[in-house]
Amino acid sequence: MIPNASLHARVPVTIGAMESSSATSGGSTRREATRQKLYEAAVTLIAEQGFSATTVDEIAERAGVAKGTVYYNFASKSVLFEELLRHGVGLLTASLREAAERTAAEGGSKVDALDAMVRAGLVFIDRYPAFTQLYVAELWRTNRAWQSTLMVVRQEAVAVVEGVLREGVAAGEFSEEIDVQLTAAALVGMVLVAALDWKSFQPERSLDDVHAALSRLLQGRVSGKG
Amino acid sequence: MIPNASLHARVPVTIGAMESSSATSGGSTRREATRQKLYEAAVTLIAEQGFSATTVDEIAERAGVAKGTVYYNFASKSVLFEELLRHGVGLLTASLREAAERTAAEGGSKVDALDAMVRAGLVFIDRYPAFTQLYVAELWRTNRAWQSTLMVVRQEAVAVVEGVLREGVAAGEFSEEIDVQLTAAALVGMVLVAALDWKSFQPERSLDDVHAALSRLLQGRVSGKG
DNA sequence: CTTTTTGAACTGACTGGTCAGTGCAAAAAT
DNA sequence: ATTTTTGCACTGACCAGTCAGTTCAAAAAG
Repeated sequence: MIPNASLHARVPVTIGAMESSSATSGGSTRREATRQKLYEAAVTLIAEQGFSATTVDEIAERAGVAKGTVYYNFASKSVLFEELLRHGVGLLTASLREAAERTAAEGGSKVDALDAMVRAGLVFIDRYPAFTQLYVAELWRTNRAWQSTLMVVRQEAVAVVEGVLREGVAAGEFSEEIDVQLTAAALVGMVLVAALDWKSFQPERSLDDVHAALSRLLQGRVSGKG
Repeated sequence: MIPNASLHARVPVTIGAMESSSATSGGSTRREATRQKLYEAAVTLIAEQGFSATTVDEIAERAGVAKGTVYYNFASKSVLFEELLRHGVGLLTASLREAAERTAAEGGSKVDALDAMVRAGLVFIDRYPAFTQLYVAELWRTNRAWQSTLMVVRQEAVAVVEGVLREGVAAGEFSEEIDVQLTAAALVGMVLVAALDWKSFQPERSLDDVHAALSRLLQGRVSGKG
C-alpha cells in the first residue's frame, strides 16, 4: 500500500553509523551507501529486539529500501548480521589499540594506557550504543551460526587489554600474581556494564564524568577518605 | 520422529534448576514440579538461542511434557519467561543480601561485605550459568514486553550493592567522591563478565581461584610487585 | 470426583528467501 | 547528436514453511 511513499524517504541518519572502508575495490558508491543504510537499520532494530525477533522486512523498511535489495546486497539475514558484527568490533579494536599506542608514545605508564583504553571504550559505546548492546546480548550465546565470528573478533579486542596487562607485569608495574586473562575480562566488564548503565539510566551525564568515576575504581582510589 | 524417545528421558538435571519457594500457597506439588521442569527447559534453550528463536514445542519437548501442559501452566510464552526472570533474579538478590548481612554480623568491614557479595555472585553464576547468560542478553534491550519486570528486578539486585557502598561512604571507609550508582554497576559488570568468561573459556578453574583474582582487583592490589 | 496432563489436529498470522521485471545512467552504435 | 544496448542496483508480489496459541476428548493422578 502507498506504493510511492517510501522511495524518497532518505533521511541522513548518523546514529549507529559505521562508515566502512572505501579502500576495498572502488565498488559503486550507490551500493556501498545502501549497505550502510542497511547496517544502520539492522543495528538499532536488532539491539532493541534481538536477531530472531527482527524481520528482514523491518530492516528493509527502516532503511528505506525494498526487501529484495537486502538480498541483493547480502546473502542472508545471518550474513548481514555477521558482517555488521565484524565491522563494529573491528572499529573498537582499532580504537583500543590506538589508545594504548598513543599512551606509550607519550611515555605514559601502563596504568595510563589502561585508563586511556577505558576512555576509548567509553567513547565507542557513547558513539555506538546500539551496537554495543547487540554485541553484549550475543556474546555468550552458544550454538549460533555466527558464534565463531563472534569469538575471533572478541579475542582480538580483549587481546589488546591483555597485552597491556602483560607488559605491565613484565615491567614490574603490575603484580606478577594478577591473572591476566581474567583481569582483562573483568576490566572490559567493568567498562561495558558501567557504560550501558550510563546510557540507559543516566544519559545526561558527561563522558568525562563517567570516565573519572571508572578511573578512580581502576586505580583503587576507592578506599580511604579521598 | 522417534516419537517415544523423549518421554522418559528424565535425567535429574540440576543446571539452571531453581527450586521455587514452596512457601507461597501450598499449591499441589505435582503442578509445581511441572512448572519447575518447564523453567529448567526454558532457561537453557533461551540462553542458547534467545527468546524468539526458542519455540514452545521445543520447551515442552525438552521438559518431557505435552505442549498443552505448557499452556495449562502458563498463560503464554512471554509469561513463562517473565516468571522465570522474576524467580531467578529473586534468588540472586536474596543471596547478595544474605552475604552482606552475614559479613556485617561477623563484624567485617564494607570491603569484606563487597568481597562476600562478589563471591555470592560467582556462586550464583556457577550454579545458574544459563540463567545469567539469558539475563545479560535481555537486560539492556528496549521495547520488549517484559522490560518493566526486568528493570524492577534489576534495581532490587543492584540496590543491595549500592547500599553497601553508601554505608561504606557514611562510615568513612570509602571516599566520599565515589559515584555510588556507577561504581555499583561497574562492580556488577566486573563480576558478571569475568564469570561468564570463566564459564565459557576456562571452566576447569575453581571458584576460589576466580574469586581470588577478582578480590585482588577489587582491593586495588594490582599495581605494585605484590 | 477433581485436578492435571496428554496428544494430536487445526488455525491464522507471519517470515526468510525467491524471482521476473523495472529504472536508469553510461557505453556503444549509428 | 541521436538512438540503441547493456547491465547494475533495486523492486515487491509471491511462495512454502514455521510458529504461537487453541481446542478438546480422553486418560492419568490423587
